[in-house]
Amino acid sequence: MEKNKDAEKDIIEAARKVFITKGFSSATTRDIAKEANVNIAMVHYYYRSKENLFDIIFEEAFKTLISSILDATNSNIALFEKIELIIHNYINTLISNPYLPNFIVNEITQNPERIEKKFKDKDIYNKVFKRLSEDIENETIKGTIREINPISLFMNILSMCIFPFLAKPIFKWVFEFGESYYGELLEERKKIITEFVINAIKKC
Amino acid sequence: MEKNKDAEKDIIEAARKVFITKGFSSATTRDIAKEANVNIAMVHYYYRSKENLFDIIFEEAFKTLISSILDATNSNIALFEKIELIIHNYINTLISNPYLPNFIVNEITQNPERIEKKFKDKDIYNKVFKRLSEDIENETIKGTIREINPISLFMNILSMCIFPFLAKPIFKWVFEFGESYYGELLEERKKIITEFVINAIKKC
DNA sequence: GTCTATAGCGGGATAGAC
DNA sequence: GTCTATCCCGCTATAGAC
Repeated sequence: MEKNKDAEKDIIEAARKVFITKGFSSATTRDIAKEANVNIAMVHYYYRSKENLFDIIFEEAFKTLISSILDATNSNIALFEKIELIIHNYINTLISNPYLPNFIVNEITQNPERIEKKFKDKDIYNKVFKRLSEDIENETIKGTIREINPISLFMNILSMCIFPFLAKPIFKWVFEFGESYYGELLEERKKIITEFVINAIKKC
Repeated sequence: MEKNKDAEKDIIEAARKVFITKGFSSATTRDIAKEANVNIAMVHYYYRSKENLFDIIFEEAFKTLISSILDATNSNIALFEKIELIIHNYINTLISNPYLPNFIVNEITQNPERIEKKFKDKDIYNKVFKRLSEDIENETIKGTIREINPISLFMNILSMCIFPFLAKPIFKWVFEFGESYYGELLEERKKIITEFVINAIKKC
């Protein structure tokens, strides 16, 4: 009876692709309809407005990016292994979703209220961070690692994992890297960052 | 005779502000004209098109961001001091221009060709990096630092400097930091990153 | 549910008077 | 140089036929 049995689903998938690669303001409902092989009116029929559709995609993307850290920090292992796990999990998530960091960072910078409106449950992130924080303090007291502010360490680790994805076109250009070589480099960074961090904090 | 003696200059300044905070696609010539206290037609009279005006701002911004690294890497000092100098210079530049990283990263991601078209003199960046690269290799041979791929080290340093600016709204939200406290934190990071990097690479 | 047609707006750009 | 008026396009959104 219908050409397209699950237009609703196709639209979401198209929206994910278009919004995440182009961002809210550059993406158009026409793009999304075309990508989904659907009439423009259908987009509004199922999702009412561009804004509403965007919110669904944004929330989903944000959770993807956050939850891969949460799992790792929560696990019951020693600090160094935990650091290794965080880095591995996070880079794996980024390799599978390379456009997410740009998308999230841009949209939040353009519209910081979105974060506060949609994610009232910030406490979760805060509590999980406290878990990591305690691990760090315990090791400091034991004397196995140097004194370091947990927030600084956390920022350093995230920075080294995410930034090479954000700045990928720039690095590729400056160093004349091909796409596949850059992929290998990102893969190798799991090990490199882990070693770098452990050397930075380990007492010797 | 004229209300506004140097509209041309006012327009550039307005364009800088509007483009850098909103990005190309969200910024409008109407925004820029308003910000410059000038009629919309004047924007086209002096700069022909939105695209053309944007290119001027983009090139200027890119050079600002790059040149602060070049100066430091080129100087004739020992590796550890050079690393310290790079980090200090770079974070100072970012504190003075906090919107630049988002602007550059976004626009290049949306339109990677822009980089290649406008900046044919990529060799400069490449050569200066080789300078740093040699310094690192020399110290490795001397045995004062651990073996590390210069590109990895370079990426790590840049990541830790820039990312906290890119992700400022997210970090402020998660950790409930106020604007002024976040400013202090960024200032402190000069020292923190320097120590972190030196500990990470120094043999002991 | 699906399509066509169209309303209604905001955008970039220019013609032409002064 | 400066301003008004206007063109024309592409966008979001909806009304209404099927």
